[in-house]
Order: sequence, then C-alpha cells, then structure tokens
Amino acid sequence: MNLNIPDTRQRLLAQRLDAGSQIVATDVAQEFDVSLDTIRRDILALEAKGLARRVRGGAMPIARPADPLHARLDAADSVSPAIIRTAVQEIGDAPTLLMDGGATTLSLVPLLAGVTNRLVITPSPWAAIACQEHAIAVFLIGGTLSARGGIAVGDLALLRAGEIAADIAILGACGIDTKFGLSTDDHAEAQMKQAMHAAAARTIVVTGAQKIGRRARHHTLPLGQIDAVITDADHTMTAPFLEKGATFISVETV
Amino acid sequence: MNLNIPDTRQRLLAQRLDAGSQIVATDVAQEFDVSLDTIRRDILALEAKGLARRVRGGAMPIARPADPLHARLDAADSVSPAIIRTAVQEIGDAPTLLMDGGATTLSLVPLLAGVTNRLVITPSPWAAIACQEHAIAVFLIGGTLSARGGIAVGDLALLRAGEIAADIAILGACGIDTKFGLSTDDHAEAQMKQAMHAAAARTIVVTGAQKIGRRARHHTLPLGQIDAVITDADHTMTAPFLEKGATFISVETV
DNA sequence: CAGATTCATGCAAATTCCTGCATAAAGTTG
DNA sequence: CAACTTTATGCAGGAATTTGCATGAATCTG
Repeated sequence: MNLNIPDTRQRLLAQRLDAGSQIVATDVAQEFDVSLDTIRRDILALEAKGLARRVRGGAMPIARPADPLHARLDAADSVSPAIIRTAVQEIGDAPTLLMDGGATTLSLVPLLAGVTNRLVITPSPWAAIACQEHAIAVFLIGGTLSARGGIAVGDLALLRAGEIAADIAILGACGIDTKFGLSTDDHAEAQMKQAMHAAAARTIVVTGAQKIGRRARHHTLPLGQIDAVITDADHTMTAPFLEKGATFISVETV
Repeated sequence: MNLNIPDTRQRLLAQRLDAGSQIVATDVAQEFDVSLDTIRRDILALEAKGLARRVRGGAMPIARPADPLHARLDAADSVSPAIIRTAVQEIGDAPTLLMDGGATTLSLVPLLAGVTNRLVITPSPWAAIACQEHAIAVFLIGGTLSARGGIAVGDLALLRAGEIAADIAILGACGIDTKFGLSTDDHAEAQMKQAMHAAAARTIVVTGAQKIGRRARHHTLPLGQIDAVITDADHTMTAPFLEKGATFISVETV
C-alpha cells in the first residue's frame, strides 16, 4: 500500500485532474480516510502549483489552452505561396501521398487535385476534409486525437501506416536542427511521423523559416533520412544544413 | 459524479449558448436537479458576464457577429434545437459514444462536453474536429473517405468498430420507414452503421422530420434494433411507427 | 380582464470555507 | 539520549456561499 502522505495524495489528485476529471473533496477524503481539511490543504497546494482550479466542494482541471483551430487557420493563411508552389512542383504526379497534419501541409491540399488516381493517406482529419472538398480520394488513418495535436496517433495508427507503401511522405516540422534533425513537440506524433517516413519511398519536409534551427521536444528523424526540405529560409540559415549534406530547396520570400 | 456547483452549471450553460441553443430554465432545473431559482441565478450571473441574453423563461445566445467560418455551420444550425436538447438529454452521462457523421449528429457535439472521462468514437473527420474543439477525447476510426459521403468506411473500419464496446451509438438517417427500417444512400456507409450498432449497447437515431417515411437505397437496420428515434416529426407521421412497437421520442417544433 | 406563469426580493437552513489551535509523528541538533 | 523544530493532521467556531421557499409584483395569454 502506498504511503498516505501529502505527496502521494497530491500526485494522484494531480493525475486525475490531468485526465480531465473533477475532484470532490468529501469523496476523496473518505477514499483516503483522512479529514476533509487535509484534502482541502492538498487542493490548496495543488492550486499554488498551478495544477488545479479550486471550486466550492473540490477542484477542477485547469482551463485548457485556447482552441487550436483558429490558430491553425490563421497560420494557414501565413504560409508562403512560394513554398506551396515549390512543394507541389516537387510532388509532381506521384499517385500515393502520405500527408502529415499541420498548417503548412494543409495549405498544399488544394493544389494536389487534378492528378488521376491520386490517393492521399493522412492521419489528420483536417487534411482529410480538405482533400474531400477538392475531390481527392483520401484514406484516413485512425487513432486517438490528442487534445492539442492535430493528427491521430496510437499503436493502431502506426500499424496501419506500416501496411502502406506510398510514394512521398510530406511532413511538417515543429523544429529542424543540424544536429537534432527533425523534431516534434508530441511524442506520439513523432512516432507517427517516423512511421510515415518508413512507409514512403521519399520523405519531404515542408516548413517555414521560423522552424529552422529550432529543437522541439522529441527527435523524429535524422537529417540523413530526409530527402528534401522545402523552406523559405534564406541562405545564411540553410548553409549549415547544406554543409552536412542535406538537400534544401529554398524559395525566395516575396 | 460531477460537482453540482454554480461554476460547473454556468460553464455548461455558457457552452450550450455558445453552440447556439437556447436555455429553458425549467428544463435545465430538472436536468441538474436544482430549483428554478438556482438556474435563474445562474442565468443572471451569465448575463452579468455578457454571456447570455436573458429572456422570459430562460436565456438565448448573445447575437454574435457573422464569421466566415459560419458558412459550414449553417447546416448544423438548421437542425432543430429541440432535437438537439432531447438527444443530449437522452445520451446523459454515458461515457463512451459512437457517433455517426452528418449534420444532425454533428450539431450534438458542442453539448457533449463537460462529462468526465467521456470518449467519442467516430468515423467522421468532421465530428472528430468538432470534438477536439470542445476538448472531448476522440478516437477516429480510419478508412476510405468516399467522395460524397461523410464518414470513413472500409473493411478496416468495420473490423475496428468490432473491437469496440460503446454505451450508445448515435446514428443519423438518410431515410427511415415502417417496413424498410433505417436506410442509407451508400452501401459502405450502411455497413459502417451496422457495425456501429453492433458495437454499442444502445442505438439511437436522431433525425429531422423530412427523413421520416423516406427509403434510401440501402437497408441498414430493422426498426426492432433501434432503441429510440428522436425526431421533430408530429404524431401523424410517427403513429405508424409506434404501432409497430418502435420507440419514438418526438419533440415539438418551435 | 382573469388566470397562469414568471420574475424579484428577502429570509432561513444547509453546506462549505477560513482561521486558529492542540496533538502527534518525524526529523534535527547539541 | 534529550530537547527542539518541522510537518501533518484533526477539531472548533465564525464567516461566506449557496440553495430552496414564500411573498408580492410583473408579464404573458386567451
């Protein structure tokens, strides 16, 4: 049995809050066999750490971050047209595409129509909808959609990606660095991108200049496994990558 | 159990208002099992915060400036609020939901938030996105997205639905008829809906009056396998169904 | 205009919160 | 080992919040 000390209790309570459930002080007091005051103090401590929102009778999870859609749509507007043009040209007539989620890749979709027999495979519901609106055949990879992330992830999704042989994987980036390679903020999404890379003959990364040199939390792919990076960064930023043998296709910013 | 405190209630009410539905004080009072006065005070508080327009008997959403994204939601807005309210009430606190695609079921999503540990499983990317915007955990069922249809279909999808045990399957309808039962325009989607029915303990159909008596191309479920139909059709339309032993929950059109 | 419904206000009961204090266990220091 | 400090816990009493009810006013409906 666990020790019934503040640390243990608070850890468990924080865990529950993080999972989205509410905490009813009287219930928890009974569960741990301590007085209501003790639980109240635990909640007080959690609030001080910013892990709980205290309400009458217990606590609730901290308010979630602002909804990702607007940010996503706003960002989509800001993707450089030059990047989009170049990426579409690079993709050419390849019939089977693996598309990542994210604003940058999403903005490519409208220009992918018009190729006969093209199939887009994607774990992103946004990309799937965009494809359908442009009459592109689309296969949706299922899985859990994380609260913050934009693509479906999970073992099921990984397996499924393993069953697929695509021509080109088109990935977005949270960060790309000369040593750390391509990186992603979410661990599960990083795995998904690795699986997409493995299932495709070529891997292209499409990303704006602001991601160059950044390192996100999780390593995703080493530079050597990326066939081309399309970006609007200028030469001073891409030079270190070129020295390491990476293929960067830079486009002039307008 | 959820905390029944002003904060929780007001948050949920604000959410419903934001989703465009109106609030009937007496109904909500019953739903939360509190007195009318309490709800009245909640509405008062929401009005003070500028989140509600108080009217006799309840509250209405604040008139919002039109928004470019709104074009897509128009279809959802045309779903009778009474149907939405009733369906949400019928769903209650069920933690695991299987949601069909379509405008009607999509319009339910904003009101499904606020239940702890709720998971929505859906083959519809639209539903998945709507869930994510409302911070509802969602599992996306993968598969091919047909050009016209709104949900992912395919053997893979069917298999996957077979691995799932949900509390309630919430289905839309292309047509529902006393003899032909529930029917769907697309064969693959019909199969998907059958699989969803099989994976859930209860099956609820939510549909507008215009679908009553229609027969779509593909038979999907016999009436006997549907636990409840929620519709705004009047008694003259639903009577033939009731005679056959079906459960229809009719709501008055406003 | 009469009846019914809904709203506003005040009030009492119940619940919960806050503060201070006493006790006990664990750790620290000389 | 003894004395001290720190930490955790439970309890009591007063303050604050929330709730349901009662009363009369206001509003809607036919």
